[in-house]
Amino acid sequence: MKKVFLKDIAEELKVSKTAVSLVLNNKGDENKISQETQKRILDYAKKHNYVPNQLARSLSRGKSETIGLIIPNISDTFYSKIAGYIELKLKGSGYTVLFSSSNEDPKKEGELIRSMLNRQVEGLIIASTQQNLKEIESLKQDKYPFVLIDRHYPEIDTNYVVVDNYDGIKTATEHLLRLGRRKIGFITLKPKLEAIRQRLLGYRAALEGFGLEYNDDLVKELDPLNYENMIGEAVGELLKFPNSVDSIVFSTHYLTAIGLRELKNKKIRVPQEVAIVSFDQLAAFDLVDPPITSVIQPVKDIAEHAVEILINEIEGNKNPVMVKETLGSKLVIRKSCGTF
Amino acid sequence: MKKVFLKDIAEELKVSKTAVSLVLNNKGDENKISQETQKRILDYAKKHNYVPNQLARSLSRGKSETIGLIIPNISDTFYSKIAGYIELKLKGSGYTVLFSSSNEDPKKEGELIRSMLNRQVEGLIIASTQQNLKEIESLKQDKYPFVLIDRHYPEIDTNYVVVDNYDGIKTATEHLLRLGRRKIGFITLKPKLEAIRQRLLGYRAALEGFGLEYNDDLVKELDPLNYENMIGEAVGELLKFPNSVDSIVFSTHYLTAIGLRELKNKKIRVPQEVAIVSFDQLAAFDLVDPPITSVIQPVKDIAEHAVEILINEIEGNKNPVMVKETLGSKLVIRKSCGTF
DNA sequence: TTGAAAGCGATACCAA
DNA sequence: TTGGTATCGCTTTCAA
Repeated sequence: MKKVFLKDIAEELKVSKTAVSLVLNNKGDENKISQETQKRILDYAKKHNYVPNQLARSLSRGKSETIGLIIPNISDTFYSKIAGYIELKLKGSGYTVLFSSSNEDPKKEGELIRSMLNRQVEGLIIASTQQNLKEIESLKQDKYPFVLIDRHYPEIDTNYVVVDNYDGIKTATEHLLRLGRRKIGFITLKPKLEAIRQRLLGYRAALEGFGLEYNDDLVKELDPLNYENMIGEAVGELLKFPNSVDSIVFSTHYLTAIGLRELKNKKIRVPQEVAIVSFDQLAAFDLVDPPITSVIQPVKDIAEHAVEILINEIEGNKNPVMVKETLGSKLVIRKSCGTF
Repeated sequence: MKKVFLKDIAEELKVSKTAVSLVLNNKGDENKISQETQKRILDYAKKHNYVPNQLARSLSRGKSETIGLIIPNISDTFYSKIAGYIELKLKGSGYTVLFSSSNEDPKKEGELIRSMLNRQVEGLIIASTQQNLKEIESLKQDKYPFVLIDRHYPEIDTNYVVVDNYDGIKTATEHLLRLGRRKIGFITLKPKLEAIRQRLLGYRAALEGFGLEYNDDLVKELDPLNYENMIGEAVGELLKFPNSVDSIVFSTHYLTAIGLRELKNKKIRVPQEVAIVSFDQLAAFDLVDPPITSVIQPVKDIAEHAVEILINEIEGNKNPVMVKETLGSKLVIRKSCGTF
């Protein structure tokens, strides 16, 4: 079947391109095009399986009906779930998602932003590396619609939907404290990210709330790009810490997974010898031995709110107030911290 | 900073748009444009941060430098990992990925295919619902570049990269048989998918290879959209089966997860009373109690091969032979089947 | 070597 | 109501 264009159907039906375009865009009635002509056009289009060229359409209208999603890594379940919910939420709205992973590389992220702009995406949802202040600021200055998720720039006034990292880790740590643990290690990432910094602060606040002193030796900050090779040493050091720690807070789900693997290798009994608690979780954390007490993120809410805010900004008011949301997380208590 | 267009820079520099376009596309030399003009153009472009409008560019050239990825569900780790590897492989190639999930809905899948074509994607990677024979056939007839992954249509001659489902499950089942299990249940999905059908055949072949009779009562086929509510009953029935099964083969990672949850709820000891083995796995399956013996998929290979085949077809020969790959999987033995 | 002009396919303004 | 035509921003052919 040969491809048919707007022009073809206009010529064939001996009407103008305008008429065809109008009718096909459901603007036939409001432009008072005769019912008969409309029918002829619609029928012909359907019969010949006409589909408009989106590129031409977008170029002409200055709208691409596409929104861009930039995340650190699509294969991280946290982000893939967010992507899934974003898609779901967008379903039926006519928008398509263009996505890309930055792999935590600020330079790449910058390129992605520009590349997406070139492609005329109408808005952006970004889980930023938090190291592109300039780019984000210029988006803002251009009044370009975007919303930051998961991570934001506290120094810029933008839309964002994040979770309360501080509070999440604080709650997790307090849980351990309440169960009587006192030598609590913290395995986290090098805090290039504000989000990660917040987690450290939460950990610290919990300790201090219980009158404990913050101790640098208990905190292990791994390189985000090389944590797998560093975890062994980190865990080892915590276990050697004057008489070993009695518990560990892990700052991300993947740190928890490899950390637990490490503990098992070293034949440490969890939670008897060392209790653990995880910020965020993996699908099978409830099945793990022992089931892992975790701070759960409101992934669905993050995705849905972000979409709502973005769409509203794209379609709505030019100069709305920025929407800033810090969602709470939930501590799901399983068995990795022992019981009272 | 105001947006600058090709025209602007041509006017500003008093050269033609052609010259600008040529130079910016690195065709300055081959069109013998004076070095000086080239330099002026390049400098000006850089200084004013010129970026071409991809839409216009694509429309004009008839190329979008975009490839489409259609998968059942981006939040399924299996597919999100594939998406991640596809992205990685495409990095630097200049192509961007447009992705969408079909949610196993053939109708939606059809719409997605058409929508992507409208957007002039240059090629498609599809993990199909396997219920769109027509659409796929017409892609083929139009000589449109595409490659099927994970699931293919045996009746059509297309490019594809899949794993050997039959063999994967057969190996898993044989593992149980070799460990002395004889009453082996199989929890799978309703076989609308060829891939799923293959798994059932693999299960059956293993049994028969050991001289066992295939028994319908041992096979539970759940509805892909409602498996969560059906798993309880399925497991229950297998446990009631004349004196209970001694093991269960799960056809997907998520069935394994919820199945195991069910077994734990019912206080069944795994593997002592019931051994289990999983086709495909979740990130923490090695940490689970007990660590789950699983058939591992070559996700990375699937993604990379698919990209190679596709790019080759897009850029290379018009009428190449179809590339058909059936990759092997690997049985990783952990503890959920017990030992000899 | 450079530039004018004709597309790419659709939208939308303005007359008729 | 309908149709001609300019336009979106860039590429590319063909003359000069």
